Amino acid sequence: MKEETHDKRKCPSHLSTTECTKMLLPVKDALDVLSGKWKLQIILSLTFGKKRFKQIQREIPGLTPKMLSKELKELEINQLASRHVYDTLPVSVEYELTTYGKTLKPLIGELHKWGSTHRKRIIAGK
Amino acid sequence: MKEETHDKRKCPSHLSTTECTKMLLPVKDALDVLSGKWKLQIILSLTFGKKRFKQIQREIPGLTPKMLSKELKELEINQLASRHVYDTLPVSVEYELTTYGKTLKPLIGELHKWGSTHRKRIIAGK
DNA sequence: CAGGATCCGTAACGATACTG
DNA sequence: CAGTATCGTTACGGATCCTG
Repeated sequence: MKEETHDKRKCPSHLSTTECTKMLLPVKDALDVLSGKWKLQIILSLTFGKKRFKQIQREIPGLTPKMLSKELKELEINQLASRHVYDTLPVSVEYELTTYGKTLKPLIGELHKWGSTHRKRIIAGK
Repeated sequence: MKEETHDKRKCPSHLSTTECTKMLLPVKDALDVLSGKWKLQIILSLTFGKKRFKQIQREIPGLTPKMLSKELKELEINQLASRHVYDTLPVSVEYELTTYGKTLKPLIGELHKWGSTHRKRIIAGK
């Protein structure tokens, strides 16, 4: 099974360095937005549906409110997640992925898939 | 002071909190190995074929030899990349993805894809 | 409950210079 | 060329307490 038809992702040794650099730009952009220890885990958590602050924190071991708050703000700024405040007593806040945030699902899917096999590899005793 | 009777609070509609946490584990494992500002960019660079140290550095703007050296070592430790020294004068060293490292291609592919659309979104003026 | 404020140690990263 | 060494900065991230 030959995978490449006319894939633009051909950058063997004969292509210029600057061309290779250009290929890297989108990856860098993605990384800028998704970087950090928690963001992708939070996004994965939110792919299951709306969540309250505390619940997200419960689901992700080691995540402190300070970091969660900070990461959620960045996700909001990048329009990947949205915040909804409900006037209950005490106040409750829900977060959910935006439509744009949901476009990350395939990426998260791959990450989860690779992580699963990698995990087995580690446990098997690398 | 804990008032929770049991941790069986709803995650989405059918998953418990602990089950959600489990889903997150593989993602966390993947992140542990791929973390940092440069690793994924280096891997992408290597998906195009063997590269020498200096060439990788040239292709990734802002990457210093110190960081490149450090990241390559970690990739080696995790068996994602391999190092080959050639007894030339001066010495030349080539890096390439291992078979295992190549299993990251689908993930990088998604990252590149998402990053491309995200880049357009940014440039369009979010 | 949802978070902000503060303090503080560590780890990541950057710039520059230097060696075999 | 392929890295190291050194130094300095910034970001990460934990702990604790506090507020609306």
